[in-house]
Amino acid sequence: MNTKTRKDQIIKISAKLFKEKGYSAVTMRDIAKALDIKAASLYNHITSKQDILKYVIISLAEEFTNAMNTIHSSSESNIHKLHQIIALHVDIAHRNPYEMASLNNNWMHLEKDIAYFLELRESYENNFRNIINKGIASGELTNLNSEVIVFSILSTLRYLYLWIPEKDDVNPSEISISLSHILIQGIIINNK
Amino acid sequence: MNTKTRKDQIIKISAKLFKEKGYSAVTMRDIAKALDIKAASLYNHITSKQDILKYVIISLAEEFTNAMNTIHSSSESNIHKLHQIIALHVDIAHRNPYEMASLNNNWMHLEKDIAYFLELRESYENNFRNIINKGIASGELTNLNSEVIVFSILSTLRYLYLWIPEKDDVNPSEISISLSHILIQGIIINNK
DNA sequence: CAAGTAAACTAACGATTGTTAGTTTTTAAT
DNA sequence: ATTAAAAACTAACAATCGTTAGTTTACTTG
Repeated sequence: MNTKTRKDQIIKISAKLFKEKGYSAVTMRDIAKALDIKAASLYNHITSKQDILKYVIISLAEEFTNAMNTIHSSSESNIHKLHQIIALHVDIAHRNPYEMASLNNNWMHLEKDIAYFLELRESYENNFRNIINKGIASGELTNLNSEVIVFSILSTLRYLYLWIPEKDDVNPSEISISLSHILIQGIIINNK
Repeated sequence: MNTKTRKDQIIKISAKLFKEKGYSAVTMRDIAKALDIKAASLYNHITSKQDILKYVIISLAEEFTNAMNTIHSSSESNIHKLHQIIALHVDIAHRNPYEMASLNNNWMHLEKDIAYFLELRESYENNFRNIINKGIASGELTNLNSEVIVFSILSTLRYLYLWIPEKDDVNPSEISISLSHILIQGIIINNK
């Protein structure tokens, strides 16, 4: 079984270029040149530029939404679920730094598939919001503005890809532990 | 004194379009149509598309860097400086949500001015890193991975613009207080 | 009212865009 | 060795891009 088809290579190198310059600024000739072929040859493997973006984004979005569903429906504490969500983001960002860029910044160019993407994102956010609200209600979390909590944590998690790949010596689970401490317990010294 | 010149209008509407679709996907004809004029007429006020992006980004970047210099060189505690930085970001994001998008996502298209922009950003980040490190050294902050702290907080602050404008009834100083609590003291209930 | 300037317009340019058609080369199976 | 399929190629297309040139309209100042 060959897991590295030409199509996979095209999607991978495209994601990298999309991260550097954005979807619209990357031309089919740019993608072809990165693979040392001509632009027209790309069409033996993919049907359009849009098609490439769809492959880059949708599979990642589905992975997030599915994992979040599993975490959300478990019987663990809400704090434990938060730890799991943080570990999920660290893991995915570490494995897919280029694809994360398109997920965050290029989804508006999905056109035909944009509605499905937004469904996935909304489902994900609703589950996250629900965990925070239940954590507050149960007394696990402080009673602060929950919308602010949701987007504060989500911003950090979504943009992990911007600095995680820069340090490739780094251990994902180490980052995950530091990040959990910072996001949940805070950074201030607690004198007793 | 007229503070709303045609050039200002072009820059403002361009920033809004850049946020929605990204710099490369916005055409001069898009910008012109949003102002109900023809594309060629834009060139009576600006010299190029690049020129518009420069005006959108550089003035904001300078505002951040200057404010950070003032905060960094004050004699307040490092915790207090953190509060000031958070308030700074909330204020700027609330007043310039569209421009913030280009600052974060379109700076790579600056070309001629990119080196200057990166200088400003590096200066800003170094001052921020310095405040965190001194806070740890002085015992104000917990001795966690300081790089993780820096980018965790910066991610939240940089992407404030993504959700702040959606709730226009909101009070910036309220957000600032909630956010300070979340980013510095954490979200967990502290039993004694 | 006259004159000058600011700001709009029409028309078009050369370059680049995503994509298609048709052809040749490479690879793999019998 | 033959053959069929996969994957590359050349050439070109219609559309759109940022921008320029030259002209007309609208406003302001005397």
